[in-house]
Amino acid sequence: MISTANYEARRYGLHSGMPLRTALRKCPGAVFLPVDREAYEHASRDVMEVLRAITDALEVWGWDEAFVETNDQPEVVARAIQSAVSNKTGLSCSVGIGDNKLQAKIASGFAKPAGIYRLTAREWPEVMGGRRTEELWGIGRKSARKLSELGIDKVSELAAADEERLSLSFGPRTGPWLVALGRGVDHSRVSSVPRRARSRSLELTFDEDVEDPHVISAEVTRMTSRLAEHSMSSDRPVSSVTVKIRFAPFVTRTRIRRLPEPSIEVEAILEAAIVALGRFELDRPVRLVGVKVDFG
DNA sequence: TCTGGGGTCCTAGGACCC
DNA sequence: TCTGGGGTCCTAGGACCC
Repeated sequence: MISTANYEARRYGLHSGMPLRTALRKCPGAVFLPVDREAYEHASRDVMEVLRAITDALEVWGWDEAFVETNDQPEVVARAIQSAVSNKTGLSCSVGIGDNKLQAKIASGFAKPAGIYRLTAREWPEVMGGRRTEELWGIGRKSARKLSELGIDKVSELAAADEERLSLSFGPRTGPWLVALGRGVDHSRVSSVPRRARSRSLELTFDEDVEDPHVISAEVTRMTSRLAEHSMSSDRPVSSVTVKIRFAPFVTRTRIRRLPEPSIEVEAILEAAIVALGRFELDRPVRLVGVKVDFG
């Protein structure tokens, strides 16, 4: 599948998540490049270093995004960021400006490619009010559809929605959070403290569906061993192991096994994985296996 | 559109305990 | 035993993001 596509390719309707076959059909002239993880990590490090040097607080958000906090004129800082990044790495970037991370994140989408866009509380109602809820960061297709069934299609309608009513449909935390999204409210702070991963996982889609349970258990063992190695070398005790199986018609199931106590020992982690795997009925063709460890 | 891989957070139900 | 109410832990799944 496509991980990402440049703007030229996007003009042909190509986008991330699209099967390569479909992409080739839509754009036979497209150039397909393999993923070059090391190159991206290297470039990412360079960019983050530049940002760290010229801003007060930096929160890295994946390979190619970061939040920064500043007390200076935001547009001035934004231009400084763009030229510094360009000088040091030759890469361009877009900068979104907001009173909070939610606004800035959405603004950065409007700033693409390579621009600067400001979206604060003042601009919010006019810029966002008439847009579909799906354009908010955190609302995807499913939630947009569910909201639509409640008569909420636009951001302005979500902003005016009743929290209690949404809580009945979405749950006690998600309901109020959705209304806040509609209003452009986000109280989370930009944090320079690197986040410790809560889990780590590996998964593999087989080239062909697998019927032999031995192949599956061998794969689970291999993945779990690798994850256990990481647990040991990073000294992060594992509290539970989740085994994931996707059967041929894309039906995905998970089984989780908590360890008696958090452990970095390969044997204990493997045993949990084997117990979890044992709770599956492997009587159908399997397309994918995955293993996830949660850290205690 | 026949659907990768790696993460995060939330929800809901059942078990168990007082 | 046809039963209250509250809390915690565990499990399974869903939605979303890059």
